[in-house]
Amino acid sequence: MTKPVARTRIQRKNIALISEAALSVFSTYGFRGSTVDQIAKEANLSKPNLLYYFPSKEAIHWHLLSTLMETWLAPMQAMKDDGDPLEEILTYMRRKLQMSRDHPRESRLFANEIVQGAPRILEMLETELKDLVDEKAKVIEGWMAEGKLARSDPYHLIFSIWSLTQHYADFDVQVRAVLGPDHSDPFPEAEKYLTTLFTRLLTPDPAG
Amino acid sequence: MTKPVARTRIQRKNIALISEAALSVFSTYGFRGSTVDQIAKEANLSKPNLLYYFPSKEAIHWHLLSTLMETWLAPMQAMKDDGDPLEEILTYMRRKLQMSRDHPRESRLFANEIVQGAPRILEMLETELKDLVDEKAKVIEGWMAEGKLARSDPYHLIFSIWSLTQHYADFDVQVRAVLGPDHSDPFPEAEKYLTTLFTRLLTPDPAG
DNA sequence: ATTCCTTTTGACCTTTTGGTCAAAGCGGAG
DNA sequence: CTCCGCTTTGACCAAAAGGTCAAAAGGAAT
Repeated sequence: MTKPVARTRIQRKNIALISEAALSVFSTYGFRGSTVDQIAKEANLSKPNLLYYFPSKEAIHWHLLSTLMETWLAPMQAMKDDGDPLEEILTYMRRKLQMSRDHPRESRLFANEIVQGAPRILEMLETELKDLVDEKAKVIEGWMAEGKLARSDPYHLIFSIWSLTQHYADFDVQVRAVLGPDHSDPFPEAEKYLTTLFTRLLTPDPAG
Repeated sequence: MTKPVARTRIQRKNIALISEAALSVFSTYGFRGSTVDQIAKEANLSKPNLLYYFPSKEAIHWHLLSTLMETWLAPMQAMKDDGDPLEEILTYMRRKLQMSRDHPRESRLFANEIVQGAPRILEMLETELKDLVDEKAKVIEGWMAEGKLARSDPYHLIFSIWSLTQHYADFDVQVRAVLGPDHSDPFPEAEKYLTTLFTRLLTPDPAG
């Protein structure tokens, strides 16, 4: 559980190395499926050396989850209640999709944790995440009440943005298997498709 | 890799018991995170007894994945190219959502496997799954060409149905954490939301 | 160059894990 | 009731895994 506070240059370097290696390993094998030896090897450190910086495997995992939660929530926090509602939501969606492309390991780290019941971050989901979603759902509800967006359930709207964008990181191997080996990068098409989807869903009926 | 062919009544009973237990355990902890002891305990069998029916942990996992793949693909196979296009797609979506509600462990079993790179079923994805999706994508493309559905990328349309429906099984704990403890069953709302979403996405523009 | 603190490591310990095996228990066909 | 093949299990094994420790190596300020 202890987050080491980096003091020296060497500490900063090695904690960064370990975090990087642990992100790769945990995101690929999940917590229980990953081993300290594996992480140490990936970081080019000996196991006791790694355990000099973090007291346990659990501590490394916790360090990653809590550090990366901020990054993960940033795009939603950036959603402002002024500005064009549809554009705000499309921008949020595009940022999340960008994160799936640029940070797939982070996405899979959380996916592994949540699929397995989120034993280590349930509390964070029930507080930090819930509070933020509650806040943004209210904003979206306001937009719908003003007729600036077509009506639909704001919570499920947010779930759908998560689900659709993270799918391209978490299920990347399936997406690529289905599209076939000759297919180009799926992300540009995905962005186009999702833009269409949310535009059609949210554009208010001019008649109503 | 061996699939035991059940001969006696006792074999049928115990293989069913083991499959049931293994589904629970593997879907919660992933392959590497699950132990044979855990599965045996869950099935109320001794470990050697369990290994009398399956030669290895890998074999149990493979048995589940290959058995359940059929179940998993059935709703997509049921999509017929006659009948109303929008209704066909909505029905497919609803069946998938139903499976997320009624068979969340199966969904998580596949989610675990795919998030972790699908090492054991990649080939199935590249053949069985890809062929089926190619076929259905053609059907959807036909509908769009005839003007019976608004245009959008048929492959990503299928991905979005998977992603949106499976989200309610795979990320169930997150959905419930965000909605809060007093919230009722999220599935009815989800069905309503997803019906709206796909209807707005796919209903052809009467002007065009 | 000496000192003192930080960093690194080889050797080791305990527990967990996947899997084996020989022997005991059981059940139904004759 | 008595086989004989099917089923079950306690005891065991080797490898892997998380973690410890004392001692060696390194580095920077004096």
